[in-house]
Amino acid sequence: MKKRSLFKNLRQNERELRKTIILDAAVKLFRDNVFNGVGMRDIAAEAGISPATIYRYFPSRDDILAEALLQDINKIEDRLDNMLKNRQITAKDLAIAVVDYFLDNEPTFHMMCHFLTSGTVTPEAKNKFNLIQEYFINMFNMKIKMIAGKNHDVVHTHAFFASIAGVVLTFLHYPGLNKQKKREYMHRLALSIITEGGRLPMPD
Amino acid sequence: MKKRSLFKNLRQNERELRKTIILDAAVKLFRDNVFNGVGMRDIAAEAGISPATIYRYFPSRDDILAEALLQDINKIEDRLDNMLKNRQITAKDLAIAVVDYFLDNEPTFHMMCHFLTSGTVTPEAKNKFNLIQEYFINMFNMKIKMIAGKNHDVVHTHAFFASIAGVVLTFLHYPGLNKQKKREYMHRLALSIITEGGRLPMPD
DNA sequence: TGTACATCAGTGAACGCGCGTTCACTGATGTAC
DNA sequence: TGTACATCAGTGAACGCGCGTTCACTGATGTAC
Repeated sequence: MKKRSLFKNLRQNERELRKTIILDAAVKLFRDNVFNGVGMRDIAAEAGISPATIYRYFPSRDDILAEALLQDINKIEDRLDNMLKNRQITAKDLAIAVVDYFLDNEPTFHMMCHFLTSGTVTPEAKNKFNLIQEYFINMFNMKIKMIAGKNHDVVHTHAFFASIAGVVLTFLHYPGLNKQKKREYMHRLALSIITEGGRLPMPD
Repeated sequence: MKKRSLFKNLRQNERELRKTIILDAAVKLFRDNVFNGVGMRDIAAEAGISPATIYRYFPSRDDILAEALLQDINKIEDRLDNMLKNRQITAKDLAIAVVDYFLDNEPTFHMMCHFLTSGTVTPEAKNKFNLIQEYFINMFNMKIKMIAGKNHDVVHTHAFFASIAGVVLTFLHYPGLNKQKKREYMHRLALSIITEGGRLPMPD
């Protein structure tokens, strides 16, 4: 009885490991290519297996995307943790860090947009993404609370994140600016938003 | 000589009219369906012609998308003009109007995202979109200047628009809220951003 | 007034390709008795 | 120690379908002489 379950566990562990190998291959490809251009055959080749094998571990391509996104979010979390641990940081630093993360990991940003605008995502993958989004917002909110205090309202975390995402969305491919200029301009916009809002007259 | 050019003009006008018919059909379909689901065959059927005919008037599907987007922008412009003509409006009104426009015309928003995140758009269509984007920003900036004064910096128009786009992007499919709640929440976020920025402590 | 030619709208059918996914199958390993 | 069976990883090839786009062609209308 005991022995059997032990074997089962080992087998289960191996299974998880294999799943990880596939996911790592996918993550690597997503890091270096436009994510729309990465297909199941590419992932299979990178992992050294047949395309059909992937489906023994993942129900769909979208599911892999969601898992890859989750890994990215963990990376963001690490980055934020380091920032918070090592020094006193401000909301400005946070905003710039998020902008930079998206610029350094464009495919992550595109994947996020893919799920956010969805429409052609399987319901299962969509659910998975929703959980991931929730997890991310919670995580991000915690970090912000460490700066802004316990009373910080999650609404402002939403506003904070959404406006930064909008800046990246709008100016990622803005014509006439090179990469560096774009980055600087996005920083400027992000800072402008969080420090001054729209800076329009507010008679109301 | 004169006569010939007259004939040519007439023919040219007819050509423009036919082009309009196709575009109108496309716009109609984009209004009622997810834009990814609208194919050339659908547009052709709606316009009462063959798919091949479309290519006598438009070089590619993306080109039609871009033109459709331009029509939408004209509609936004009309809406804004009406608001500005009829009464004293504030930046808040403007923000809410933009959010509402996107929510009432989801496909427009998706098309915009399609071009903004692009990657698989033909260079010609991408150029066209860039011009359209520029046109839109200029137009929007003019309207904002009517509220905020001549000295208003275009940077703040960028920030204003980008943050609203981000709010819509992030919460368009947010789970657990019905359409009306989502709309209200986006209003709240948009207002929060333009009036308070991120409302985080700013020690710097 | 007629004839040869140019121009252009329009079309049905097919091309081409990408690509997610499934099928029918092999082979290795563990299990029951 | 052997045999029949179950379980599961893995696979090459094909399925299926969507869909943008092109081809080879017809037919109507205008033009030149």
